[in-house]
Amino acid sequence: MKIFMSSAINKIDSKGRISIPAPFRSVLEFQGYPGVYLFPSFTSAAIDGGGQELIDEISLSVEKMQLFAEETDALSTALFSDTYNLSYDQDGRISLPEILIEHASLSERVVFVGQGRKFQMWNPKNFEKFKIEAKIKALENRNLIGPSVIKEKNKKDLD
Amino acid sequence: MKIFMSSAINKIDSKGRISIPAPFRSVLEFQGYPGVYLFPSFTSAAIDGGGQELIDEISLSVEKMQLFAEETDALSTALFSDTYNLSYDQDGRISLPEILIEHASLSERVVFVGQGRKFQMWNPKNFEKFKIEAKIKALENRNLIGPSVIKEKNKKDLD
DNA sequence: TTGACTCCCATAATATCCCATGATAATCCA
DNA sequence: TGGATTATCATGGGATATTATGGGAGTCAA
Repeated sequence: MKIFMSSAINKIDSKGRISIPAPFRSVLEFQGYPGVYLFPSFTSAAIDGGGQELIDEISLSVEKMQLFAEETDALSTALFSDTYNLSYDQDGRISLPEILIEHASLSERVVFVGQGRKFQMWNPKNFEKFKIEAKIKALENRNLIGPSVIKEKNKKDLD
Repeated sequence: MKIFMSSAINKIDSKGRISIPAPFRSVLEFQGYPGVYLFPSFTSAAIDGGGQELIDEISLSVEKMQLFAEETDALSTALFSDTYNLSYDQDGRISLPEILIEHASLSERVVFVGQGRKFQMWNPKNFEKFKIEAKIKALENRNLIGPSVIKEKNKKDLD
């Protein structure tokens, strides 16, 4: 099972192109084809991205909800209307739609952040804040969620 | 089940490469592939490392979570954004990402410390301090680890 | 024609491959 | 048993491949 991990900062060039980090491309290609799905994050000023598996998972969860037709339409619109399927060129570059750039307030430098099933693209400045918050939250909740790697301090806490 | 044990000190060479101790490599390869997963320790100035089994455990805990929730993004960022999947060359060497080197304040010499399911990489100077602390803690908590070990022994004695 | 986009190539930095060496540990054999 | 041979390992360094990125040339549509 290949997943998205690590971070990398790449640049948007004068033509509006940006390289998808090579490790991410290898995950995408492992999922079936040399392209990527991008859409605005629901909760952050970031772009969510993934491959075929992510889209399949989203579609499946919509189906499973067994909504009325109007509700399904509404949800699918919300999920898919701003979703872009971009195939990258032989150098691994895509050009981002303006609406996604705006949503994430991107300028020249973009940080790609691996998040397992998906990845995100952030303005580095905004991401720094989010990351600090994320680590604090993860530690606070380490007893409720998450694997044992972040639970090392449990024993100490009992003292 | 093979586990990481013992310690070894290796050097980062002029190209930034470092050998993973051979005994550790044999554990990693036993888990499926010639590579390693590294991430900053949540609690110490050290790098945590492990193989496929460790990352599978982490992935599993996140997979169960809702896809589009702030909490999920935060946790998966905390877990995956600084996690690196490094495959080592035929001589068993990797090159460490700068962010991990900084987190653990590594310079030329690095000590690899086996910790069962995972291992850690430390600046030897910092590890010495930590080790002294750890021994005190271990003595204080020996009643916590005692019973199950003794139980195991009893079982054997009954055979 | 003008811009937007694609394909292709150039380049510099970096990472990886491959082989060499020296040290240590393991093995073998008289 | 003791000494010689072999294996294994960490490490050094030259050669090669990969990667991110810049830019030229061609394509298409308005």
